[in-house]
Amino acid sequence: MGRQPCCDKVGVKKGPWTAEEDQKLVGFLLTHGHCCWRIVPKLAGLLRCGKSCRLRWTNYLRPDLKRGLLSDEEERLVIDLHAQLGNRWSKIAARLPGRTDNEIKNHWNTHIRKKLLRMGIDPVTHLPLHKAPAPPPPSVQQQEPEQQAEPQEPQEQQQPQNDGDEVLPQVEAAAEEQDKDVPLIPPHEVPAPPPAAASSVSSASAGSASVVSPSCSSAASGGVEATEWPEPMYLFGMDGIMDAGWGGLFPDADGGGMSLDPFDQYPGAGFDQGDDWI
DNA sequence: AACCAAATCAACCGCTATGAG
DNA sequence: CCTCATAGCGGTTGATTTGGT
Repeated sequence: MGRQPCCDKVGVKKGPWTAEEDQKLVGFLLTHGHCCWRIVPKLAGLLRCGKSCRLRWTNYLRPDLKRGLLSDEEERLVIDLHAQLGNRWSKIAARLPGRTDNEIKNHWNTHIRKKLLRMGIDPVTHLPLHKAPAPPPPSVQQQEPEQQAEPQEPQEQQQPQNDGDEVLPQVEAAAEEQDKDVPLIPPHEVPAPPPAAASSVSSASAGSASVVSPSCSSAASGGVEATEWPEPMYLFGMDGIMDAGWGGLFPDADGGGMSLDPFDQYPGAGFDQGDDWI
């Protein structure tokens, strides 16, 4: 027998999410967290596949997401990181708090790539275009970004031209050290959010300061500052939800972001574990 | 005002890695 | 060790928006 598909394709809705669906998903995740995405839509009353829910959450609904265009500094950082890591968007996103891999990928393809081309820089190799046509190094047949980022010659060729002016030294240093598997900036070392931001958020979320993503395992969300709730959140009026338990239920005790899965901690919260759990 | 093309971005698809049984 | 379920990742698609003629 083949494996069970991630979602039964029949009766599964696709396409853009509606505000109502967003509300259901956010409401569910904020009160219960997620155990396995596969069952989230069922429990949340959504006709979506779990994968779709996860994507919607990580790319759009997560409370710690920044919205809007990348700042110049973020852009430079992306360019710099891309020079080192290649198309490993999730790794890049992990170093830009509040940004998603999808967002960065899109921004790269629509803005940065063109900008680099206009500047005469090959967005793939990060070399000047007039140099780029040079034959690839014989040892490397497939010039995969992966390979470019290999420890052998991590930065030498990229740095000089990709942005001679500002190279964000601290990021450089961090990147150099943690080239391999990029745990990079541990959550607790992520630059602390300005207090004002935190307080504004907490006021927006009914006075709870611990607005963190329930999907604590998410790479891009580790202990990241809560910036703004995406519009849908405002629309929903999350106050009730926050009051209901998110803020107080999962205290960010060690300051390092969530350390406990809500499901582990409150297995029975809100619904009968025995019934619906598959 | 209407049409068309380009740009943008949310969402989907398919593959891989990882962990549990 | 093998099989399977799940999560996560990167590439791609398609709907929508914007700008130009």
